This record gives sequence, structure tokens and C-alpha cells, in this order.
Amino acid sequence: MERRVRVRFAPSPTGALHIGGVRTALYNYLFARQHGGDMLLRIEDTDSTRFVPGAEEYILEALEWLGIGIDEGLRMQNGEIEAVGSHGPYRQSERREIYHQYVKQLLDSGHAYIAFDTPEELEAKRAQIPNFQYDARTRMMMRNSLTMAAEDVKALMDKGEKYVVRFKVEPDEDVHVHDLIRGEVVINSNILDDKVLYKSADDLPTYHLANIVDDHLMEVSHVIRGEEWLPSAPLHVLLYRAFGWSDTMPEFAHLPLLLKPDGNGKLSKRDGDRLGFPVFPLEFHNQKDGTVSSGYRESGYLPEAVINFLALLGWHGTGDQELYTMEELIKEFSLDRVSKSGAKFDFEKGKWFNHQYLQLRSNEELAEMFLPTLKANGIEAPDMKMVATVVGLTKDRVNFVPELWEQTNFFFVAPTEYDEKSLKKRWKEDSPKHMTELLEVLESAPSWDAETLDGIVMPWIEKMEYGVGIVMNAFRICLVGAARGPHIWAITDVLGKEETLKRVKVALTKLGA
RNA sequence: GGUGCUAUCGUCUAGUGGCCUAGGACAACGGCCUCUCACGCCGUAAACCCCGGUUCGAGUCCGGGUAGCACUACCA
Repeated sequence: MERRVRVRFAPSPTGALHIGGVRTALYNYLFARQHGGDMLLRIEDTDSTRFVPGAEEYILEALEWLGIGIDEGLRMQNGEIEAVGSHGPYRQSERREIYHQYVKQLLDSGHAYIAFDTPEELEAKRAQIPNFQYDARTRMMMRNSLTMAAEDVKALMDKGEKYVVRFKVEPDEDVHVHDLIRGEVVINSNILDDKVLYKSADDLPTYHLANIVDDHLMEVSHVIRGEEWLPSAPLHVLLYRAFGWSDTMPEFAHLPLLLKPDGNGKLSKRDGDRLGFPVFPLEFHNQKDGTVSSGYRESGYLPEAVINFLALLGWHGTGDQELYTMEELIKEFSLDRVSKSGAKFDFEKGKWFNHQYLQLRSNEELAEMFLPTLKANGIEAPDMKMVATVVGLTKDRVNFVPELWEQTNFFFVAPTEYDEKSLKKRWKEDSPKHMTELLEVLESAPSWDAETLDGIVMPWIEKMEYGVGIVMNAFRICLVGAARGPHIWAITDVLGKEETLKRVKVALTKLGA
């Protein structure tokens, strides 16, 4: 009996979508596509205190930008959020009634109980007893429906006293979790505590309950999530069993964590700020705390580069291939080739990926993407054909679109000053004389194309025995303002005869004739 | 503290008992190309956490240690 593959990505709208979360979404997506299954998106907003406005839109927009398609649940379509599928609603905050029903089932079957202990009382217990845990050993000394008479419980509830529902974990049992990446993980139930399944604070279930109920109801076949969930997986197995859903319990796969590039620990938002790279796919303006976080998209990353980079952080194909399109990833991906150990986030390699994918985009496309940077530098309405040409001449030397500016600025703005180091090395005593003569040679050019210019300038240099490097580098300084840039005839080609000659003349006046 | 997971070049990783004098990529370094700066190409340096065991043979299997990480909330 082969079940239809259905996976879900279930983020919490508590801020921008972390890059580790993006990778989890990606792996889910690849797995779903490969098996011809469904990729669902569900919003896990059961913590009303941590809700951040705009986070949900952000998450959906980020996935859309990256090309991680959603088949069911919530998705962004042309800037609008839409819900598709027959297993909704797909926001947990809208599923209260459903959870009520299942909590009742657990209560009725004796798998859960009501507890009146306040957060303050629990705090006191923890302070009083070292390593205090609400479990089989301690629950009989707490204020709950196990220790109190039924009528007292009812009385308290009728009085409106706040209470939570806790899962009753049976002691002394080895709970087996089968993990597709790690194999069999066994944990004794003694170390598990009687987790709160339903909170009194906001009349919503905790993650654990909502997660199991939803995955069951939404017919999820595989739960692919971060390793931080591995310790609570036994609890989830126990919950499936308590509900009587063991037969259809999903398969688990716990992904390795993304670690800080330096030092130790999990990659965090702060690392990005500290080391100067984005930790989020898109720029995010947090309305709750007023912070702004930079994003890959705004930093000039191409979505396909981010995807490729992320795919290889914790997964590797069978050969030496490093460059993968989404289609290739869908074909090649497999959970048993996912690493078990955490991966330090190597931002440098990300740059390389972007460089690779930048080369694959057309000059016209890149010119369009370059526009905002040009505008920021005061170039308002450039000739797009010219921009495309210039981009084509320089794209192989940059990793990001905005970097194109430092490679091409001299095409748009004539140099007003000249790089000192270049002058020292390339502007010789004879340079003014050479440039003055070169001016005449160029003036006489029958036409203004690379071939013609090369055909008259080179023989002239040779005849005069000036040395190609001496003349050309001085010429370059006149046009660029420094000893850098593409081939000189490519530059003159874009600049045109008039501008080229003008720049040489200006240089002669500024640098001394 | 407890429980669990993990452990190959600086980093991401290949490696599923002999093909490993450990392969690839990023970064680093050197060279080539060249009118410059880059790109590109070629090359160099660089790793099996430690100790036992199993085996004819261990990076690969087992045990112990050590280290790192995660979890240990009415957060997810």
C-alpha cells in the first residue's frame, strides 16, 4: 500500500523566514516534486504573543521568489495570498474548534488530564526542586485532575479557573522513532515530561498537539523538518498512538542544522549583521520591533543561486556536480544523501554560486536588473542597448549585479580624477607626447570600430617603437581614470569617437601636456 | 545537570571493508593568458578527533573516551 506523498512546510509567522527554514522548505519541495506528491503550506500561529504582522506575507513571497511552489494551503499568487485545497483552514489560529474536539478525545480516553498549576507555581517548583519535571514521578503532587476529586475539578472549571491540558506520558517505555536520515532513535519515556497540549493563556493548542492533529487531518506522509525537533519526536510518536493513528503516522526525517560560519552554534539573525551577509531571503521590515533585516534578493542574489547553494548545504549528489537547476535537483535529490551533521554556513561559496548564475543570464536581463543601481548613482534614463553592452563586457568579473557599477561607472561618467597608483605605474614621462600623437592618429581613422582602430594604432606604435603597453595603458588612464577595465577597443567602441577624443584631451590638460 | 544527535582539508563535502599513496568544490597561494584590472585555465598547500577491538585488511564495522550541537517553556 503506497501512500500518496504529501509533505508540508509549516512556519511560524514570528518574523522573517530564516535561511535554514528556506532550506527545509526546499527539501520538502524537492521531495514532493520528485515523488509526484503535494507540497503543503500551513501557518503555525498558535503563539499569539509572538505573532509579527507581515510575517506570513513575507514567508509566502519569499517562497514565490525562490520558485518553491505550493500545491496546497497558503500561497502567494501575484501579490495576493490565496488558500487552495480541501483540508483547510491552513492557519492554525483558525482551527480552534478542531483542536477542541481532539483534546476532548484525549481527555476522554485518559491520555491527557487537566492541570491547574499556574506558571508561578511551576516556577516555584522548579526553583525548589532541582531538575524538576512534570511527569509520572511528580504529577501526583501537583494540582490536576489526577490528584483532585472530579467534583472539585468541575467546580474549579465552572469558577473559570485557568487550566491547561497535559499529555499523560506512561513511564518506563522505550519509544522508537524511525528517522529516514538517522535510522532508529530510541528514547525512554522517563525523560519525557507531561507536555502541555492546550494552553490556558490564549485558548490554543501548543505546537505538539496542533502539529499532530493537522498532519493527520491533512494526510501528511512525510515530516521533513529541522533537527531541533528530534528530541520531541518521541512525544509525537506517542501522540499518534494515543489518537489511534499509528498506522498512518508519517515518516520522519530530521535535517541537520545550519551553523554559524565562525565559532559555534546555530546560525542566527545576528550572525548576518555581524559578518555582513543576509540570513533572510528578502529584506524584512519588522513592524513589531522596528528592525530591518537585509535579504538575498536585495543584495543582488539570483533565486536560482540561492536554491543551488542551499541545496548543497547538507545534501550532495552522487558525483562531483555542484551546479544544479531546480529540475536537476528534483531528479537527483534523495533523503538518504542528506548529511547527518550540521553545516557551517559558508557565505563565500554563496558568492561563487551567484557568479556562476549571473553568467547564464542575458545581458539585456542583467541590464534591466542593473537599473536601480544606475539610478542610485544618478544615471536616470540610460540607453538600454548601451547598458546591455557594457554589462556584457563586465559581468564575468562580478558576483552581484550592484557590483557592476564599480566595473562600468566610467562608461557613464567621464573620469574627473585619476587613480594615483595607476598614474605612478602607467603614466610615463613621454605619455603626454604619446597621447598628443595618438589623438592625431585617431582623428584620421576612416571608421570607428575595433578592427580599424587596432589596424592603424598598432602599426603606428610599432613604427614609432613606443611600446604597446606604454601607449595603451596611458590611453586607458585617459579613458577610464585608472588601470582597469575591459579591452581598450571595447571601451572606445562604446564611448564613440567624440567622447574618446574628448577624454584624451581632458586628460592632457589635467595631467600636463 | 539530564537526554539525544553528530564527528574526513579553514569551509561544504565524496567515501557504505580492499578501487584511498583519501576525490571534488569554495577560499588561500603560485603560474599561464595579457595594453590594465578581472574572468578563465593550469598547478601547490591543506583532512580521516583519540584509544581499544573485530578482520588477512578500517576513513568505512563495534566499544569506550573526547568534543561540538540540539533539546530540556502554557515558543515553535
